[in-house]
Amino acid sequence: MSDDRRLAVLRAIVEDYVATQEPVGSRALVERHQLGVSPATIRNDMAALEDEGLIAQPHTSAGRIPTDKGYRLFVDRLAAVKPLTAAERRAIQTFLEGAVDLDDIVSRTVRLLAQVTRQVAVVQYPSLSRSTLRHVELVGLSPSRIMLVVITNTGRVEQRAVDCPSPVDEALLGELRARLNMAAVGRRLTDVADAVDGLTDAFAPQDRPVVLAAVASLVETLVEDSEERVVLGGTANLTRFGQDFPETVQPVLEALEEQVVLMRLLGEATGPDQVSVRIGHENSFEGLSGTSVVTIGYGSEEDVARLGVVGPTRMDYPGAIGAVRAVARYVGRIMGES
Amino acid sequence: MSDDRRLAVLRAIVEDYVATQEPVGSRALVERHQLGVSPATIRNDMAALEDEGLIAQPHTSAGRIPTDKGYRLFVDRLAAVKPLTAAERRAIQTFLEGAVDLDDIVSRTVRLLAQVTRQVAVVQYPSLSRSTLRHVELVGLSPSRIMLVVITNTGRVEQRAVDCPSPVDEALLGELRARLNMAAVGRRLTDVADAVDGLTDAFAPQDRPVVLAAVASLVETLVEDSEERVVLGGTANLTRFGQDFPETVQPVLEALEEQVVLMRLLGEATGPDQVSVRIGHENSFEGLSGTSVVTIGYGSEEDVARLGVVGPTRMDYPGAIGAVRAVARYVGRIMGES
DNA sequence: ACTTGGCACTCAGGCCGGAGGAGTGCCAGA
DNA sequence: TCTGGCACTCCTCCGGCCTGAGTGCCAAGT
Repeated sequence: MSDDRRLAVLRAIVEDYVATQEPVGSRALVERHQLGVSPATIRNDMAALEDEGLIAQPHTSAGRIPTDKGYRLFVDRLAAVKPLTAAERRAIQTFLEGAVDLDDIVSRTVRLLAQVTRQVAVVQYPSLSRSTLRHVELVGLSPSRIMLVVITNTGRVEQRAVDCPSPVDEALLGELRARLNMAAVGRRLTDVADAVDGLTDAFAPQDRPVVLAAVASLVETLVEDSEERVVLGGTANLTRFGQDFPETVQPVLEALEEQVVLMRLLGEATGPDQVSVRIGHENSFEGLSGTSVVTIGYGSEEDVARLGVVGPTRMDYPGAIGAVRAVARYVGRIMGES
Repeated sequence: MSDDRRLAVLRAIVEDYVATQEPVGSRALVERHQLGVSPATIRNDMAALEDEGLIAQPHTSAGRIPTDKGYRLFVDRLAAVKPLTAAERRAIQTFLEGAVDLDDIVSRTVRLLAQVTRQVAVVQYPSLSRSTLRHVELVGLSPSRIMLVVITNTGRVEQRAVDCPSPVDEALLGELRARLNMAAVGRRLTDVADAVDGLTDAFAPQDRPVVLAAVASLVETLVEDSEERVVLGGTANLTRFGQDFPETVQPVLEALEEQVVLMRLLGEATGPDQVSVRIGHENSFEGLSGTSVVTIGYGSEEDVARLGVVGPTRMDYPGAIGAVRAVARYVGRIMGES
């Protein structure tokens, strides 16, 4: 029995099922694909595929649908990436070029991805590991509370409020600001911690707790905030899931509202430029067992963040992979420029 | 015929329908409320209410459901605001107090509102009209592109990229930064435009286009960004809408993804501390004809932004109004402190 | 050793038709 | 003005029937 044909049958089943959302039978298969054999032959192949756990039937006398394992095989060995049309490329490019700042780039990207793939899109803010510190600003909010603002050379801005152990007057604030900037400006973010390390010694003993608090907060901001934010869009596309309702959509919406879950979805990274596809139960997160996640790293060199789409396991993988890859490339380029 | 009783009947209908999501009949009404009359009497009242367009029946021989007009009358004249429980108040307070910066306050608020009301929550960033300018920072991104960062005394940060008509070197950037800060720091944001008006004259003629671009962008940022951002949460609650699916949820999700629509939803403001309720078709936006929006202004004095919830017209208005009001009060207090 | 047509079998889904029940409107009497 | 009674409407549920798609298997053909 030809192994090639069995795989061709699997591919055909996946394609048809994705297109129609309905279980596909042997008759329909031979009609819509040039397989050159009769339905009966296909049935034998299907039985074999079912034995291997690649397809399943919802009930006797129904057609077959792919299992997670079937999709996995399809993605790994059968799917050719579907390149975008010229029109789509142009749309992406012009749409992204209009962005005015980082927030804008990210929010445009997420809308773009959602629109092109007609799925839920997820974009992570790029990490700041390779950028350098441009300026640190301190703002007194109340006697014992200050706001710390960090500006990087890439134009990224992070802010954080700091509770001080004792009141802070304007003079101390000014000195602290000056010394912090002197010590840290121009450094790479990862090096700032070392650069400001001995800074406390320059201050009067009674001021040191405040200085320590501020410095600690600064370091924390740089380290911890660097990977935190994730933006989400296109949730309306979830409604295309089909007839089965709250059971499917509710847990997905809930999961997507949890930053932690989103981070995990994106987090399990492979190399940049390497599309990662996690299918159904591979997602480890209960409630997303009916959804697949297609992600890729973007950005220049080590400054890598991730973006991707989330959709039902019955998604158009070649299309999604192509779109995700293309968008990542363009976004990387735009970010490199700005 | 007692007008009072007719209104009591309307109130009972609204309450029962909201609780059960099912058309309510005369028999059920007298059983669940102490109306002191027989079902037949109620039927007469119902007929009258129907004539006035306050209730309707989905089909003959079904119970009645309130119309938009019925809900309107209910919230205007029949609903007592439902205060939160002590536990809820405490939860709100402790949850909000943990916030570290503005972004954090807003995102916590949106989650809080969504959780308490079990609806979709919407929170607008506070406007910056009354705050003063703390610092302006300029960062060169590329030869002819600079990033403008504005920091206010309230710790708010806005950023924007500016395309310059000609290349900008570090020296010019430094001078511009110094002069901008000298002229504008400490001013109220609304006054900054005047303060930096004549600034161009101090520069060499060939630099003036750049200066103009930067100044214009600064002014624009302050004016325009001040009301732009809206954050959204709790969309998973949409799935509780019930059986009728894509027809209801899809357009709502789509509408909520449009910043413009969100702004309009919040925008049609009344005074602060004044809860505004828009019911069904009052929303003017097609696709939200089955949803109601409950909003309120929050924040101190004129520095007002809005927050609220979006849900089906059959929502618990007293509860939603109470929750929205309470959250607004706490958030206003927290923001006042920080 | 595959492939193919034929055939019996299974089963979800659509289509009645009737029974049940909730709810209404109206009327006559208190 | 309220109330009980009564006839009527119409949605909803349920069971049975039929149809059609799809399968599995077998025996025959290449």
